[in-house]
Amino acid sequence: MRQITLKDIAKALDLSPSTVSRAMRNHPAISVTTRKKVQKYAAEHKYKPNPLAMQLRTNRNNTIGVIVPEIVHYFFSTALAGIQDEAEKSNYNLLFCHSNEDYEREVRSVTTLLDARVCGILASQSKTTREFNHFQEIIDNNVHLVFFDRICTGINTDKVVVDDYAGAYKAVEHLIETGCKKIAYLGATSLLPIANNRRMGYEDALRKHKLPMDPKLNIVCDTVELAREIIPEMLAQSPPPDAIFCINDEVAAYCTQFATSMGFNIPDDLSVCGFTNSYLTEVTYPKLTSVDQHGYKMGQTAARLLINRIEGKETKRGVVSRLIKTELVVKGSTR
Amino acid sequence: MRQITLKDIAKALDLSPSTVSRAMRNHPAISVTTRKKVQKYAAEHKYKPNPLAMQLRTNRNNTIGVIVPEIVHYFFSTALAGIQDEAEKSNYNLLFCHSNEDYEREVRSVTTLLDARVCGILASQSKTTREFNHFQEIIDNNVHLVFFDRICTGINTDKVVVDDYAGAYKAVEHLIETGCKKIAYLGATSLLPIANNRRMGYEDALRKHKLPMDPKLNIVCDTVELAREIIPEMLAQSPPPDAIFCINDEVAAYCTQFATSMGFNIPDDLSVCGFTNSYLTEVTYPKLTSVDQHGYKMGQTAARLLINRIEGKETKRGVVSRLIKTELVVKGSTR
DNA sequence: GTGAAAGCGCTAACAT
DNA sequence: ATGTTAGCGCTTTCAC
Repeated sequence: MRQITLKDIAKALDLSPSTVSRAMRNHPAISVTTRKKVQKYAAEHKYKPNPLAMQLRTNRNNTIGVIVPEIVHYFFSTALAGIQDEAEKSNYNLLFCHSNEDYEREVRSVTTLLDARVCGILASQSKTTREFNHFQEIIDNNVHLVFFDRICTGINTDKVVVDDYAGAYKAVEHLIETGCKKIAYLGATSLLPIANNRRMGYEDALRKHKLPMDPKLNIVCDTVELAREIIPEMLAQSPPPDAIFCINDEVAAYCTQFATSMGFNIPDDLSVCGFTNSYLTEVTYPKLTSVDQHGYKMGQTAARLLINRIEGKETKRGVVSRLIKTELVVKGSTR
Repeated sequence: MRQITLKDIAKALDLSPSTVSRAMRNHPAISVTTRKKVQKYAAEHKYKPNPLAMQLRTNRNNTIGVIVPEIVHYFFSTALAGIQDEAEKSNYNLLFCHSNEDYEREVRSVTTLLDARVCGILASQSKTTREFNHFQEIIDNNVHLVFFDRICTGINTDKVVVDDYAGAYKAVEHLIETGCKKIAYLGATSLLPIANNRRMGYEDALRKHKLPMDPKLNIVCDTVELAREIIPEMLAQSPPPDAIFCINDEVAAYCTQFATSMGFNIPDDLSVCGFTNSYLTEVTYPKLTSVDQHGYKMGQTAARLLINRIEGKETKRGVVSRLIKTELVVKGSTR
C-alpha cells in the first residue's frame, strides 16, 4: 500500500493538484471550505507530503550535517544533544557523521554530506587533520559551515569556541591561590588551538604569580593510556608536584585514582583539576574539580548560528565567532 | 554557481540526457568511446548526481533513522558509533534523533523519520514510554524497524539485545564465589525488560546459592541522584551489605566513592560491581568490576540486521532476535 | 548504440 | 478562488 499523494487527493476531491497543494499550506487564495475539505481528507488518509519531491523542487532539504571527531565522549555527546535540540526547534534534520579522529574519514564525511546536499555543516576537526581542502570544498559548494570547539584555523568561517584560555587560567590561578606551588600541566598536542590556548592559560597564570616554569611539568598527556605511563613518572619526582591540571577529566580522574593508590592524600598532598566537568567528576574520590565547558550550550549556539546563516537571519557579513564562557567548578580534589 | 546536471553534460557533448545517464552508470548498451567521453567530462566538471532526484525516482533514499533515549551515555554513544560504522560500509546515511527519555519526543522522532521517508529505523525505547502506537505506525508504513537494547515488548519486530540475565547472574555469582553473603541490588524500574532481566539474574543467582532474598536489598536506584539518597541508607543498615551489584556504572562508581568516603575499604569490606564497563570503570578507585555490554558490537549488529532487511538479504520470515553476549570484567572493586 | 518522451510528487508562474 | 502548465534532475520504457 503506497503512500497517498497530492494527486490522489485532487482526484478524489475533484480538484487540481495545485489547489490541493495550496490548501494544505493554508494559502490565502484558497476558500475556507475547500481548505477544510482538503485538510480533512488528507488527515483521514494520512497524507504525508513527500519530502523528496519538495526538496527536489526547492533544492533545499532542511537537513544539516554534523561531523564529530569522537562520539563516545562527554563533551561531544553533550554538544550533539544541544545541536539536535536546536535543530529540532527549527525543523531541521540531523545527518550524523563520525570521523573517529581519522583524517580520511573526515574527508569522506564531508563528501557524504555534500552528496546528500545538506543545507549546512557543523564540524569539529579531528586530531589528525592537517589538510583543509575538504573543508574549503564545503564553502566552495556554497554550503554553510560552522566549526565548533575544535576549529580549523586554516579556514575562514564562522565558529563557536569555548574560552579555553580563560578557563585554564582561572583553574591554575585557583590552584595557586589555594597554596599550590609546583603545578604540572598534562596537555595535548598543539595541533589543536584548544590545546594551545589551555597551555597558554596555564603558563600565563604561573607567570602572573611569579611561579617558575618547568618543562618537566608541562607534558603532552591527553589519554588514559598515556596517563598510565606519564603520571607514575610525574609523581616519582622529588619533590612531586603538589597540583596537576589536566586537559580532560579522564586523565584527571585517572590521576586521582593512581595518586590515591600510591598513598597520596587528595587534595592535601596533591590537588587535581580536570577540564570538561563531565559526570566523571561526580564519581571519583574525591569529586573532581573541573572547568565546565558547557557542551550543550555550545552545541545549541553553533546550531543556531548555522541555521541563522542558512535562513539569512544572521546579517553580519564577515566571520562570526561566538565564545562560550567556561566556569571553574570547585569540588573535592582541590584544596 | 549551480551544480552541473546531466542535462548540462548532454548539451555540452551533444548527446541526450538518457545516454549520459547510461554512460555514467556503465550501461552495456553504450559504446566505450561515448562512455569514456561522458565520464571524462563529468569528472572534469565535478558532476555529482543529485541524490534528491534519484531518490524521487526510486523512492529510496539510503537513509536510516536512529532513535536513542540518551546520547550522553557511554553505552548509547558506543552503540551509535557501531551503527554509524556499519551504515557507512553500506553507504547509508544516518538521521539522528534523540528522545531524551521523553515519550512525547520519541513520538515526534518517529514522525520526523517517517516524514523523511527513511528506509528503516533503529530504536531504543525511552524509559517513559508506555504506548507503542508510534512504533506500530513504523511497521504499518512498511518501514523496517529494529529495536536494540531497550526493546519494546509490545511490538513484534526484529531486535538485538544483550543477555542481561546471564550478565547479572554471572556477576552476582562472582560476588558469591568471592565470599559475599549479603548482596544488594540497585536496579531500575521494571518497565524495561533489560531491568527485569538483570533483576531476575540477580535473584536466580541468590536462589541457586541458597542465599536469602531481602526486599531491603533490592531497590530501584538507577541514577546518581537517587544514589545520593539511597546508598547512604543502604550502608547504614547493620550489618551493612558486603556487596552491591548496580544496574549501571554511574551508580556503581558513586557507590565506590561514597563508601570510600565513609571509611569502607573496597573490596575488603564491600564489593561493588557495575554494568556496562564504560570508561568510568578505569578511573574510579579502585577500578570497577563491571559487566561489559559490547555496545559497539550491538550497534553494528542492529545496523547490519536492519540493512539486510532493507535490502532483502535477511531471508528469515518471522522476527529475528540477536543476542549479544555480556562479559564480566573483574577489576579491583570486587574481591 | 542512441534518442524521445513520460513520469516520480511537488510547487509556482501564469492563466481564467 | 481555482486550474493549467511547466519543470526540479533523474531513470526508464519504447522507439529507431
